[in-house]
Amino acid sequence: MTRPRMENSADEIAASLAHAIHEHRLAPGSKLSEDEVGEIFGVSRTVVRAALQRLSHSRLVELKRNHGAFVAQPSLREAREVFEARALLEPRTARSAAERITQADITILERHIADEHEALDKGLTGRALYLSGQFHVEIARIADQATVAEFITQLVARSSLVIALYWQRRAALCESHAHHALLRALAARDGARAEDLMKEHLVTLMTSLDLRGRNAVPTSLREALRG
Amino acid sequence: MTRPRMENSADEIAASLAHAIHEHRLAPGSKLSEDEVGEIFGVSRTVVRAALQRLSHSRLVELKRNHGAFVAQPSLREAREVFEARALLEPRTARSAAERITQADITILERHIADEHEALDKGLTGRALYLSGQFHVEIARIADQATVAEFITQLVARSSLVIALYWQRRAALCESHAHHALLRALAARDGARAEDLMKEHLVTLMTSLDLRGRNAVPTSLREALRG
DNA sequence: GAACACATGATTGTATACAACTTTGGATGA
DNA sequence: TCATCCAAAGTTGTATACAATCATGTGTTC
Repeated sequence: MTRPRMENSADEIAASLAHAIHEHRLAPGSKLSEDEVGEIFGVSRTVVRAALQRLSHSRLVELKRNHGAFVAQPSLREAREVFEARALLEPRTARSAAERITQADITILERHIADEHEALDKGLTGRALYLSGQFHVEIARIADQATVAEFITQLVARSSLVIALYWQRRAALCESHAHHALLRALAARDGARAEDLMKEHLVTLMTSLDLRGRNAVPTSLREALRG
Repeated sequence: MTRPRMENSADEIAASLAHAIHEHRLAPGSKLSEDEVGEIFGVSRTVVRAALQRLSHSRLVELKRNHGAFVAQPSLREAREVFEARALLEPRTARSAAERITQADITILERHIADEHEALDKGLTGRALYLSGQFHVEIARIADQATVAEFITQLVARSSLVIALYWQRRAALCESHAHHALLRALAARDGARAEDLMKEHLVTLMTSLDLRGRNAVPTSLREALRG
């Protein structure tokens, strides 16, 4: 590898992997070999391990002792919990965002929605999914609550894994409508409405998943025969 | 070092450090030298680094590049945010806990309160503070929401740092009363009341801090003269 | 005496070497 | 044929060595 001496700290590698997971380029259950990742990024296992540990703490990666790192496969229960946690955090955060939003923020959110549409038109569903998540993160940022924003960032990324495992066809359409409506409420500084819309949006998202029972396709063959 | 071959993985070291921070045996700003920590636990820097990175992700430790790890010193803003995040998560979690609590859980919580009193009587304020935090974590556990419980665990630990920095004398008394009242509501399976009490309790906690302005004592002398 | 430059020491950042563990495949025996 | 055991390969866990970086103190210069 003769990359032009990139600043490849553990953070950047973690971010790169997280992005790939978020965009569904890395499927749940995928093995992340330390050697392999290290070779790709041109660093030693030391740095890769740091990155993987970080991702493990965000629950995007599962570390199995003496077995290595794998892209996480949230259980049904965890899937539900992730959305329940979002339901606790995001509606009130949307309300706060409505009270603080600036014109610049509105422009950014409009841009997000436009990019999302564009990605969908081009068939880049992974990218569209990522942007759709970033819309939520952006709202948390606007609310100016860094601590909560961090939690939401993590939950959104985990939601991407949940979607990869428990997505139930169709939808994806209502998505952008919901985001549009949210943006309108935010732009109008209507906190109460933004809160309600966010609550509703999350419920819609959750019901578009199939979190009832046994029908997720396990990506790891071996794992499949153990459960 | 000739310790009896402890199983000192990074997790245990991280937990040990976190516990010390939580009990105020390690003050905010304390330097955590890799060599020193490694010698204490009888492991190499490799393992210590992993532990410190984990704590850094939980915001209990701040990693300054090329300068090392320090026990975190939450800013005023972060201090407020931590309690605001708790206000979003804990009241509803307490309500859930009330709906699911079992007799065994009640016994555990009673025990917690008793231990807390005992620690206070013995003047072990650090331990009392830790137990007081664990009371909240225990409620999250009872609510059976592992994901939210994790967030609350982290926030409670960070609250301990906030208290170390911004504590405003007195109080500590109302604490246990609030916990008593909460326990009664939980035991009575009165979710609405548990939610209200938790909300009130968090507000009380927050107002017992001084989160208005410049009067926290920086523990690192050098840091003090830089701000 | 003050300011700057540089050498020195200490600490972290990264790579590599080796140890420990798990899996896999084949050889052995019943 | 089947089960068991053992050896080999591959991967992770940990320790150590070396490079890079920053802080400190000294010496030179003005």
